[in-house]
Amino acid sequence: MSKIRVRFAPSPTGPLHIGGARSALFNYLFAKKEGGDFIVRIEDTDLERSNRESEENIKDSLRWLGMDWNEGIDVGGPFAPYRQMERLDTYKAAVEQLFASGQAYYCYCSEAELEAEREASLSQKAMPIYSGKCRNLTKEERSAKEAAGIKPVIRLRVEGDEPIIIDDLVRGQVSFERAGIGDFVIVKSDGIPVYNFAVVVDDHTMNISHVLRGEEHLSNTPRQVVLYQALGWDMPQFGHISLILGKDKSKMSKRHGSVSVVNYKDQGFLPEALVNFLALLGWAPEGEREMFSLSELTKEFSLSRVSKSPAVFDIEKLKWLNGQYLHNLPKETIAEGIGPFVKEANLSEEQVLLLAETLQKHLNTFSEVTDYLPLFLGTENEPQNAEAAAVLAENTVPLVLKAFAEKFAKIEPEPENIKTILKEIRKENNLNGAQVFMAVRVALTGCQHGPDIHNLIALMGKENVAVRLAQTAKRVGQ
RNA sequence: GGCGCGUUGGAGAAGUGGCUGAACUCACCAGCCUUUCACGCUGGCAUUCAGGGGUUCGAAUCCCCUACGCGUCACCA
Repeated sequence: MSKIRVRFAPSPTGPLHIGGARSALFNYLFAKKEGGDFIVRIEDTDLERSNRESEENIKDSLRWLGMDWNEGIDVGGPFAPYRQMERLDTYKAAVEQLFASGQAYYCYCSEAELEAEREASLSQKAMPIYSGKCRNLTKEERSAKEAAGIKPVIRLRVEGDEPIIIDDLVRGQVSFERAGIGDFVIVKSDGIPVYNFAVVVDDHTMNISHVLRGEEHLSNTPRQVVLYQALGWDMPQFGHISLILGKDKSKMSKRHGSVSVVNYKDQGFLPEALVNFLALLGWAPEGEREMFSLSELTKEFSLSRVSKSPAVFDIEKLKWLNGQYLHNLPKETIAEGIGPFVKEANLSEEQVLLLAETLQKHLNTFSEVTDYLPLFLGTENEPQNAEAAAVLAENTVPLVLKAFAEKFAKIEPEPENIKTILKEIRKENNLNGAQVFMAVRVALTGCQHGPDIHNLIALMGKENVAVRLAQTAKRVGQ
């Protein structure tokens, strides 16, 4: 059996989408698992929408996620070039072959004509299929059209009525009626091949063995099968991965929020977590474990455990997963990660480090750090709710706060020192932990829940603590 | 509308004829740990697999019908 060769073939019409990243990942994992090659090819035949920035973004995103490719753009390879617009000659050869065997023909129909035909069949509740009007034009008719300056498209002659059966790796046997396809366009009037044609030629000439892609391509597949048959080529194996859905169960798109990989990067997600999460979208590991590094996934992955039903993108789960990875990072790395989000606050390096340590177990993403900033920046400390207000109403509170203010004035505001004075207050007044800690916590932050209070106080600094204490004193009417 | 695919708890999702009297995870609730908070740990959480029929000794798992959801029908990929 020949070598496994798979490819990820995005069109550079925007930043790498979550769905694209998942397709790329499954291809990557399959290739690595089977000892095959992973190829990245760019499908840029849509001149209107393709652009280089998108291509750069796609490459960056793939690399950020940790997927490298054996062949393709940037790295080159034996089947270069890997950009469709640079492979026009290859398509031309295939078109010639199709003309030679009488399976392709020029079509001069105008868009308006086609549109009218389409509407007519639609109104009769039939499938819009090209009529085949230009199938048998004579030489004279053709030269007349050419003389009139009409640029033709090239269509494939699709005849017969045997059903088209696809043995899909994930969906099993799927069959389509040949009559439902019609003579479709393979080369546009500007001479550029259409997607369905270019993929077939590329996949064949690049020896692609397995085509793993999103389910939205399933209904394209019969056209490609017909093309393989017309060209007399062996087909790769197809596998259509179910779609990724948003919360409302429709295909994930912009209106579901962030859809491109860079968005997640910018929000402070870790590539390890995103890869792990993406792998779980439509694929399930064998055991109960669900945290896997990319290289572990490479060993665990198997096409037989890819599911047919669509996967819903659950952002909460992603956050949780990201948190799992985040919690295990050294505090220096966390400090680096939260850096961009605390820039405004002008914290010193030590403060950022202390903040990182303090929030480590609280953060699910780096960007969440901003939620915690008001706890020690600014002076907002009004009790958050009735329960918090009730804490301040305890009769031991004035005593605790007074003692705290006095002792705090005499120390350097460092976590260890703060720990010491709080312990002293507890002992000297014979109070329990909650009485001291809750009083101080609510008095200073207005919240009953939150990160380690010693660190928080240290981050506030002397002046801020004094202000907050005074505000609370005023509020409770002392 | 045609064609195609899917439908398991509040959410994600295992499970393709008996070991599932439906894993695991998120969320939620209870308890433990913790001098506070959090992390962590333990337990609880679908008499049931969209609905209806059928096949079978036995069905979430196979077949049929209905409903619903989604995808796709371009000189876009």
